[in-house]
Amino acid sequence: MIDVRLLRTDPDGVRLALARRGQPELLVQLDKAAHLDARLREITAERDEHRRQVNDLSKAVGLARKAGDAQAAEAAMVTSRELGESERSLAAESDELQSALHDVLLRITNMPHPDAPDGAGEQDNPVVKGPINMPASFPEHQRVPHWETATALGILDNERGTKISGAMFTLQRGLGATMARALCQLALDRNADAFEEIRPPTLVSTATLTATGHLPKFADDAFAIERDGLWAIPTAEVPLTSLYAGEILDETALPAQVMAHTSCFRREAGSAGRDTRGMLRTHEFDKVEILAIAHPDQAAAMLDELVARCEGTIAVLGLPYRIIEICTGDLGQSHHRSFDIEVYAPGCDRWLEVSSVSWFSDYQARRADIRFRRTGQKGTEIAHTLNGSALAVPRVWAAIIENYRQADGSVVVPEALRPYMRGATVIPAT
RNA sequence: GGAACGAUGGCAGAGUGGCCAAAUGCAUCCGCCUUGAAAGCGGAAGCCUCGCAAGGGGCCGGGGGUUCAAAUCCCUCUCGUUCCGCCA
Repeated sequence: MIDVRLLRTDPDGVRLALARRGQPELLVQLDKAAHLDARLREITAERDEHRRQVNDLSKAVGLARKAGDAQAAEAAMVTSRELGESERSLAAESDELQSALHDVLLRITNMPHPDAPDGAGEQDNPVVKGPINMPASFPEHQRVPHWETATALGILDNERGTKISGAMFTLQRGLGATMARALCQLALDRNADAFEEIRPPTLVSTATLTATGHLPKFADDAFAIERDGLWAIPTAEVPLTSLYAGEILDETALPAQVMAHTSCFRREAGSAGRDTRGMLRTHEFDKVEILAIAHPDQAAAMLDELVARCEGTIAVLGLPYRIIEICTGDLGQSHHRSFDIEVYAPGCDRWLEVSSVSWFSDYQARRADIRFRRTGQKGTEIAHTLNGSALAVPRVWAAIIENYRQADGSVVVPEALRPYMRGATVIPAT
């Protein structure tokens, strides 16, 4: 959520920042929020004044009773009762305004970082680094899509995955399954120096899914377990962000750095029929997420660190990659600034988004109510959150199959994964 | 799933209708004392919100109700503990 107080004190600044996203509807909502807020404050002040009078009168009743003045007590009670009526109706109005304002605010996007590049959409995202590890040309035997190679090698069995769960569910087997797990193990090990490993729940409450910004707007994208009021997480960002929800952290505890390997579940409601082959878009996949809850002053440097860490893992796997920055028109709802790492897959002849690293400023932390206290100072401030995919299995897995394919159809296991592959150095052609 | 009991400040723990933002202890911070520290003594200190300020309002797990007045009474939900049941 954006800060209502900022909307109050610097409406033009907020307006200008949000305008960069190029969504006129946003500005309409912003005006709506400003109006609701102004009205809310009026009503609340009035209600508080009524309450003050009721409080005073109630005290007077008690004192009069004690003094044995039944008449004065009765008189105060009568006045107070009348005031109580109007107080109740003001309170009802105030509650309504409050929830209306909250609903509007929950749907207003975060403000882009001043340095985020302007742009209308995906096509305007600038490449900020790379391509790296990109050969001048790819031999013919690498121009085979991973689903063909992997199915032939017996390490991908989507026919059976689909039989079990339906379209867009995949099934890896043998060395394919081992490699999926090896990728996660690699990512965890590479970040264990600075990130505490967490094994969070993957089914979460509505409040938890709201904190990251996935609800209420994107309910259709999440799997819901309606009977129990739970949601399947689309990313470990969701439970990890809420790890300290509702808590006030000591400044010295920041940055809090955590990571988790979890399954991620996505309905992909808007993309039915797209990327249905292979591993490019699936309802369930494994991912290692790294996340930081940071002091605002630490956030910019933390963003760089997260990008470097995510990049490092892709680099050590020897894959061709580049880094793009997300422009204002393509920035997700909660995002303040984002970078994507893309890997080139020669078989599909596509750049695949394999990692997204983002800074959310205080947007998520305000929803989750994660605060910190400066040492020796009174009061609290909202923390900042940042996170990145240290490794998302399917597309990296796919890119390895395509980039490491040999002329005989086998796939060489990247050096970095071998310690986790029970000695396998190659996935042999049968 | 059934039953009982519970949820109060950083922690522990009083408080059963008004004088309660809330005793007390521990922890914290600031003084004094001390070469320094401990002990001792004195003092400070919750969070949110409106306001330039003075000051006001709210918060005792969440929500609702009774009352002039609710931490305190009633309803409800959530969570916790214990016992039973089930179970990897």
